[in-house]
Amino acid sequence: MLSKKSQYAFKALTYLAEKYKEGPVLISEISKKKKIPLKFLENILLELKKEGILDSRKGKGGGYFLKKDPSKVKVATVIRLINGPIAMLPCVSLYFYERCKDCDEKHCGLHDMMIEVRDATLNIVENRTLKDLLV
Amino acid sequence: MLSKKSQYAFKALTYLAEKYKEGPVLISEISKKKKIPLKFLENILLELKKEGILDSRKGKGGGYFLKKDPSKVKVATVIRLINGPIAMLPCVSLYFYERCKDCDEKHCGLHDMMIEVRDATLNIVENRTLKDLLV
DNA sequence: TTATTACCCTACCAAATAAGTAGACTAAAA
DNA sequence: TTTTAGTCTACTTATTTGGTAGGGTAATAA
Repeated sequence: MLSKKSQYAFKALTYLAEKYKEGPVLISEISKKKKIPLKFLENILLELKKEGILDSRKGKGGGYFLKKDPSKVKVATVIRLINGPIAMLPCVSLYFYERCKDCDEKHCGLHDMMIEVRDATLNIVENRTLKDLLV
Repeated sequence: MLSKKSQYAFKALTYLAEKYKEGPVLISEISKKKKIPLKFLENILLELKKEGILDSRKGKGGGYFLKKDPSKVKVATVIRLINGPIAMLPCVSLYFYERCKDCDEKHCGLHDMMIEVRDATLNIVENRTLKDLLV
């Protein structure tokens, strides 16, 4: 399951995608329009900025805006940044890999199946961007 | 991500699948062989029994055993029982559906994409059984 | 140059969930 | 009737999630 934080992130990002190239958008505006707790949203946006997805301007006329074109921001990237691993097991994760203890990956049916699940999921989320989320 | 509990459940179930039709297996044996905390495993097995996947016998010579053939126990079923929803959002879950608040499912790109992800995942886990987990 | 605006940053808190434990109870055999 | 082994209720503890508080800092414009 995606955390609420992730859902908030996607709402905020699609909002900013709609307003791409229209200048900075206030946190408070996003908060109001998308019904996301203001201070929580601040944290999320700041994180997305540090990761290079958003940029911001301070002072009057300031706010947040997408750093890249919406079609360049992959859904998979956002999930990994805010939510964490996409795979269902650490031992099959590409970006958050951890070795199984007490279990031989070479002889584990669950492992093999979870690789398939991971790839099926990646096949979708790696090939979709913020642009695709706009209806 | 699958919880540790789910991973324990799968380890225990594949162990029992290997010993299918060989009579009851002690909780303590599974605990030892699969390195699962004994009391925690008790809870898990009991849950799986209540859900109709396992059966048990008390007293000497007792233990747990699969109620059905390993090829009849779907991976999807086990995940739902022990881990919960397979979908990434409540609003696209088949068995744990919850309506999105503040969001129109008819006009939500994330929603649509998550249905695809769900179906891609289900296509795998609904068509695999404990038997497939044995290497 | 100073007031205002708006993001930046650190730290904290409460609720929920995950992970694991304790101990008494009950049923089946030997 | 003793031993064995699962059943059941109820904890405890650790981690994660979802948020809040409040001062700091940078940019803008009067």
